[in-house]
Amino acid sequence: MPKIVDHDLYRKELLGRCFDMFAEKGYAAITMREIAQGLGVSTGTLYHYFSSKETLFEQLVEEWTQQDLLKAEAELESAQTLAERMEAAFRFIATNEDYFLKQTLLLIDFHQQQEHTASHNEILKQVCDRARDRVADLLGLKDPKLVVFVLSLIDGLILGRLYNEEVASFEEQGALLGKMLTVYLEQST
Amino acid sequence: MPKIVDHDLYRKELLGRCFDMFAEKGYAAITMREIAQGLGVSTGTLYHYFSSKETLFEQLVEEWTQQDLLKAEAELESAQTLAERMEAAFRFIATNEDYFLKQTLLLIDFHQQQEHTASHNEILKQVCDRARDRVADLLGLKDPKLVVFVLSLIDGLILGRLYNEEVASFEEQGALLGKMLTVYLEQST
Amino acid sequence: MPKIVDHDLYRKELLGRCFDMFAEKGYAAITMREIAQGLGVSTGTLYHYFSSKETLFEQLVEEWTQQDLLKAEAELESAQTLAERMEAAFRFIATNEDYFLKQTLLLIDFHQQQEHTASHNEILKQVCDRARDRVADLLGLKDPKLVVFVLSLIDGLILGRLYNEEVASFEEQGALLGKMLTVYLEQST
Amino acid sequence: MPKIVDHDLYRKELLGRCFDMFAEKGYAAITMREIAQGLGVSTGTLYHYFSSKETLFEQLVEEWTQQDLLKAEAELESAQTLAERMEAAFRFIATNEDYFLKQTLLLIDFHQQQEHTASHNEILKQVCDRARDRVADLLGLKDPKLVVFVLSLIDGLILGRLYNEEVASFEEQGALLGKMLTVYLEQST
DNA sequence: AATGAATGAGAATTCATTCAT
DNA sequence: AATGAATGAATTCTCATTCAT
Repeated sequence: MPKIVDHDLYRKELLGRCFDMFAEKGYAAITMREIAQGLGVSTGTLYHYFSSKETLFEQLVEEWTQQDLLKAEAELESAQTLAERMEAAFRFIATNEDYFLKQTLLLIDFHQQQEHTASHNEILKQVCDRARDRVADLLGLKDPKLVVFVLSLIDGLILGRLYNEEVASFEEQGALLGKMLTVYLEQST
Repeated sequence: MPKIVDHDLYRKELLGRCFDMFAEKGYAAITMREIAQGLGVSTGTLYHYFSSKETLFEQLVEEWTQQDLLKAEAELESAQTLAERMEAAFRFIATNEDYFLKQTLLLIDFHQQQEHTASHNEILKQVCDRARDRVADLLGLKDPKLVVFVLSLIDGLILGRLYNEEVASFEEQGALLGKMLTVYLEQST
Repeated sequence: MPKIVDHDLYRKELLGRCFDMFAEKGYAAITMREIAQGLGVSTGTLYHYFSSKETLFEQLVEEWTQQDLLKAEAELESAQTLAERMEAAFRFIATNEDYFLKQTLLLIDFHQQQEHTASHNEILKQVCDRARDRVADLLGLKDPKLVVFVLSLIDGLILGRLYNEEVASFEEQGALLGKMLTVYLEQST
Repeated sequence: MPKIVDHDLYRKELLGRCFDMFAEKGYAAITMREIAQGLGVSTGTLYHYFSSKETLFEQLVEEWTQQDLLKAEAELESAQTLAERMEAAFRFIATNEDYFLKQTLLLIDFHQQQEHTASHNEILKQVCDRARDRVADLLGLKDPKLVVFVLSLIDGLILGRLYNEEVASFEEQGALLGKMLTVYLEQST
């Protein structure tokens, strides 16, 4: 089935070249024509590979999530203690600060369009849930409450970058969280 | 068609009736015509009071921020210890969970439109900064790092409501934060 | 009848302060609200004195034509020969180059709006015809053909200022016309 | 809805059918929707070929200028002396009197819109300058002052058609100019 | 597989004029 | 005499999607 391989390969290649364009203009603002032009294909061709703007974006998210988890695993591999894992995780985020803010905004932007148009997007929800589980594993957090705590803090910090570019560094906040968690867990045992 | 005597009073009344409409459809999605119809006025009249959609939204944010701060002050008045203040704050947020999620989404939505159109919105930034300071006062947090920590967690939790409607309760997370902060502060002295 | 006097006086004062505003934005582009604001009155008041934008403009033209003819007469008073009159006339125009271009554009702009809206504007036509006759008198041109010739040249030169700001000076062209006319008239007698 | 094969060819065809519509209502007054309807296409299609009303008009001017210069050349081909060239030129203009008035008004109308909106239109200026040079060549006028003189007269006469429909004939004025120029040039040598 | 012409409803915003006060 | 709130049709331009080639 050589044709199938080609088709799928080309589709992934197109996806790989999409992120920056989405990030620059936002999900709602970018037009399919712009995407097509940026990719060097016609709108017709774009629609040949992705049946709609929505589908295109869903596949993009699936793709980037896979990649990010692989990278995160590599970064956390050598960390042993909880504090070390926290530190590594926050360092990873800090290093790709811009990238993660773009992702977050893109996801929210996408969500806004859907919210009033159709039912909540099931595909994206699944992708996010699976990612959440793997992150909890990576960090070695058992208590679901603590997982929510840590991930919410991260989300909030990323979002904070929207306006307060100077206020808080990820590393600093990561260290703070590490200390607090350590003290808290020691005490509660 | 009686002539409304007090321009400013009527402007505020219109503002007061805008929030739900914005919240329901989002900043980008709602049209000025829809807003006008919802308010029972013509588009011309709407533009008589607000020179653009952007201005209208800015004034709306200013208005709701005032109101929210007043309410928050009332809620935290009787709280004494840090843990109590945390608890009261998170209870306040939990009670108005939906409302705060709407606000957050609206602000992000608005931000997305501007991001690629013009320079960052100065007016909104000022409103948010002022609010942030008063919240820090209310919570009695001195260390800027801790302020960022707490507010980021709150933002993250609110945003978490977008997908994970069941996962975490604000009260629970507020209690957790209260404990962690108390232990942490005791230990660091 | 003190009221009448006041009314008419005030009307003329308003007129006198209108020209620059019209000139700056053009007849079509300027709004009645802008005119009102520029004059420091309400739109209602403006409509109290001028029943429509069209009427306002017609009266403005009538006013400025009166003034210009008086000034022109003063300038040409001392000129004796044809060449002298030509020279004086072109010097007068050159001195008020900007002003006359503004007038011309304003008249054309006004004309364009009307052209397809209603029948040709009778009032303006009369004003222009009367002015034309007085100018012919002033210049001392008897042959209607020559009057058309000279006035067309002037109009064309003024219009030329639209794009070719540097190309031709009025004085130069006036001198040229003076010479040509003199030679021509001498020869044809 | 067959697919038009040659984009550029179809674009020119659309242009060719635009002039009368612009002429009838004026640049400002005609709407893109009207133009689209008049051409039998959707507004979307119109914008597919011309990215804005401004662009559309610029291309229209470019087109008509090309055509007019070709026609003018054909008309003046056989003329030998200066007086003959003048006569031929004015006859050409007289024959297409209405057409040239429409052009002039259109250009002025267009100019008015731009004047207060943006910087002066470079494209139109270039088109006009090039045309001016070729006309000077055609008429065989060397002295720049005389070129300005003749072209201004023509512009003024065309503009005169706005109000004074009866007053002056182009042929008559052309003959007059021919005589004056001949006498003047003879004398000045 | 690939193209790009075609669609048309819908967006934000404007403005001369009216009229209750 | 003076005000300014109210109107609403009309403007330019956009864009996801389709489909003949």
